[in-house]
Amino acid sequence: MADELARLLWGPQARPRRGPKPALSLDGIARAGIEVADAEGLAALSMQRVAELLGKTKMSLYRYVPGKAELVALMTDRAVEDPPDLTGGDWRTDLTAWSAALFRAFAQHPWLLETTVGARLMGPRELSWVERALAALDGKGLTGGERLDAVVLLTSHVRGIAQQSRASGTEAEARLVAALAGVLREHGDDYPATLAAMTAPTEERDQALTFGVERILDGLEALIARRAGS
Amino acid sequence: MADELARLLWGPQARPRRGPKPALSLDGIARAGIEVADAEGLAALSMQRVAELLGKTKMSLYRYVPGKAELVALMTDRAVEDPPDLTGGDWRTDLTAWSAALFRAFAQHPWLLETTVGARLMGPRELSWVERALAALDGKGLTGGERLDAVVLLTSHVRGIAQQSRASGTEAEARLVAALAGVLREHGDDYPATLAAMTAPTEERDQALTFGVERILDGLEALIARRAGS
DNA sequence: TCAAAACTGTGTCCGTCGGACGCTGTTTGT
DNA sequence: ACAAACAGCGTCCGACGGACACAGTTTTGA
Repeated sequence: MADELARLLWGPQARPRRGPKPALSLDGIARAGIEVADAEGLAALSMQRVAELLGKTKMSLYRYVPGKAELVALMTDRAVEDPPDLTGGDWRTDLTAWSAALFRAFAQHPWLLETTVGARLMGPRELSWVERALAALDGKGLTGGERLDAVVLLTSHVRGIAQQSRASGTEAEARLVAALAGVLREHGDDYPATLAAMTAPTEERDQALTFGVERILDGLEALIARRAGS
Repeated sequence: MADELARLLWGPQARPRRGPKPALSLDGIARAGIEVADAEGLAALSMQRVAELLGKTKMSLYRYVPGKAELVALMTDRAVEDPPDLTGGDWRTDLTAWSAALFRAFAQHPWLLETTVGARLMGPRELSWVERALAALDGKGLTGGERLDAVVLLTSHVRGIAQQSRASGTEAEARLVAALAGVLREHGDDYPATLAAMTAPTEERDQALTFGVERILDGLEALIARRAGS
């Protein structure tokens, strides 16, 4: 099971030596899946849908991929672009750029928000993102666990903001805002702080990503300084 | 649609004046759903499953709830306990306690991680969590948008840690760790920082929640101090 | 008093989904 | 030449969310 997935994500794709030449390939299947998910969302992704995009029947896909979960894992690692280079040197600018790039990745393929959740076996590309972020924190006096925690913290924030800005601009969001406004109009007395925060001028928006990144980096910098000082 | 959900979550549950007395209730249905999701996970939650727990047929549920999505929304708001009181006074201790309580909520009902994702209409209880956190940030010189961003930031972190500690201890995690170890044994040279961070002594664990909360609060404190100083 | 209105519970049916299984045909090594 | 290994496909299954119509029940108003 997990072995199978590890082989698919990390192992070599050796062509079998006997039998008919495969008409499809893992790459092609993954690309087709990405195309469907990009265009119609992850909910619309089905074996049937992917297969007909490739001009094959649904069952033929199972010759390449054990199941849908593995296909999604494959799509996920293929869809992520390579992480930015981060040759800046300053860890703050590095991690800021890293966060922005990660946000862009989520914006380009919103369904990644659903597929990169929870404990899972990461593929080469996904792991390379973690690697870059961890590397930026090297030699700052943090323990291994702290470095991992810091990267998870940054990732969670970017995920959260990407999630929040996902429905942004859609008609579904408009209906939601209207419904929330109606609720607050009626029960606003029970939620004074919420009402106050929401009726404040919208001002920024899109600043949410920067705001969180700066707070996190400020917090990390304080810790690093404390470690260096003692 | 959204109106329907708003009425279910926020509106009064007036008994219709004519017709047979309903054998079920929104509360009972939600409780049954929570029971299923707690015991077998959200994936095992089906109308059929809930109905047979109540001794009714699946279609009878649709007399109370328009669809599965609304049932899940209802379950979500019913499953969350009330937020802690936070009469402490100090905003840092308040938000620390708030984060810990939120983490406990996710630990008690792990499926909340799946249902409280993305833009959605929150129910009374869920919104009261937001209210408490926003109230703790009142009068600190932050704008409304910044207060909202700060709460989202904290929430994202707690979510991330809860997600990560979800599979903790299961046999699935053991297989995953083994698979990752195998991958790093083979490709570790390409991921030196990851290898270094992971082979470091496990030391803490369970400290991840505290670590992130402290970093975030440190970052917020720095901003607040800056605002107060100028 | 009684029938219409409003409502609940249920059985049936449909389309979609992931996936198991077995058959047919093709390529390659011996 | 023949068997092993493999690709593609058709068929079937169970589970799911949900539409719809029908029967039974309670209340309201004429």
